[in-house]
Amino acid sequence: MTKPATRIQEKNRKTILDAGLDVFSQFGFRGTTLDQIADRAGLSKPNLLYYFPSKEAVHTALLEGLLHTWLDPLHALNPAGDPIAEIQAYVARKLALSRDYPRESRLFANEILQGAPRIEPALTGELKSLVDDKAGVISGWIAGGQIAPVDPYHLIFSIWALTQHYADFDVQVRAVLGPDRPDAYPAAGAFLQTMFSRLLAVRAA
Amino acid sequence: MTKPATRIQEKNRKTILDAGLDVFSQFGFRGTTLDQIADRAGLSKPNLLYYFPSKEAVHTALLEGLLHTWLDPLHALNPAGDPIAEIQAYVARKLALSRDYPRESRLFANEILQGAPRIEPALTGELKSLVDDKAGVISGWIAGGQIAPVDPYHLIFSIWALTQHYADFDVQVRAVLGPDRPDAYPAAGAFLQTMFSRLLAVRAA
DNA sequence: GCTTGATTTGACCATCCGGTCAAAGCAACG
DNA sequence: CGTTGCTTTGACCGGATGGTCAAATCAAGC
Repeated sequence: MTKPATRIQEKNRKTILDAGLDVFSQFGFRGTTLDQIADRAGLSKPNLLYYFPSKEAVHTALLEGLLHTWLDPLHALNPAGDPIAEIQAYVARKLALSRDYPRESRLFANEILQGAPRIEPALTGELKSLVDDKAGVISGWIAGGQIAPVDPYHLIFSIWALTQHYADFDVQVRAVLGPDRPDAYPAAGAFLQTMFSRLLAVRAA
Repeated sequence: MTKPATRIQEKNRKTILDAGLDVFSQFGFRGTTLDQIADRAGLSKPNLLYYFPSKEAVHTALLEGLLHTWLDPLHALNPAGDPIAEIQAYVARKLALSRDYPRESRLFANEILQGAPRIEPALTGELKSLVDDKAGVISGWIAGGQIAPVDPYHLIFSIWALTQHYADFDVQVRAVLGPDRPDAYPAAGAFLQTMFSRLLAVRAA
């Protein structure tokens, strides 16, 4: 029961999603037109609508899975590991995500900026649970004297803010650094490592 | 030569700009319609266009001055002041800006996310100059041993990222913190103070 | 080459959108 | 009251937008 059609279907669905990611991440849902997506995908508009029933469906398909991709690195934070190494590894993974998937980051940013109309449930549900859980882990590390005391929630926020900034505000970072330093990520990685090692290091009392 | 009309004109222009800020900051330029702005301003669309020649004009009027408001706190960084206090004061001012003007922050974020089509010149010009200047100041402080060594550019980026996050990702912050902690700003302020004092403190060699 | 089912498209539609315009409303002043 | 000039609006326009549909194209098995 192998459908040879599946090949072309998968290919076209992927092409459409890729094109949609391009446009949605830049202009948001309402600022994006089907023609834009179709053009970038190299398809006619009716052909696009043959694979997805509506503009909304393309957007939804993109958002699905995005949250998981986004949360996986946090999920991987191991309570049994070395606290500082674990947090540093999380920072590094999250920064790599910004570097390798900037469009996904901007799509997410757009969704949040617009008030998260389509993923608000996931935020108060899945996201909150995971963060609550990991904040507990961090609190444990603090109580155990393994890292310096900090508000665990704002620690997590800070990691999100600092890493996603390089994807979401890429244009601004580029403009400030100028054309001589086209790739900000190595320096950003070093900076963040310094920042969190100083923040979390346990000092002699 | 006092025009009694000026009163009503100023009032209506302000009303329109306020409504435009509401909508543009949420949906971006292309995602915003004139009818939305007019509705929220309590005016008819032609009446709105009596005060501003186009949708573009409303948006431009909003962006104008925004960059200045945004950069003023950095401008105030005093090379002659106490380094750590100066940076902490900058962080505090920037966080207050996020708290008091979240819509402006989101308008800016939207503009950057879309590739800064309308303020790119200001980024590579005015913004870059100011940051270059202040990065020089910070480098001087580091060379003088007054603060611990850090990349001054990424230090500034980190301040932007961390403070603006609370305005731009407000929905997410709220969702994670839950309804019990409706105001994240006090804890955020404390966290940021801790973070930057640990980052910048000069330690015994 | 014919049939079948998947794929693609040109033409079309209703609605929305940014913007125009002429006319109406209205306040102030003589 | 009548005029003048600012303000407001209903009606309208051309183009874009999301989406539909019937017909055409195409690939594959027989």
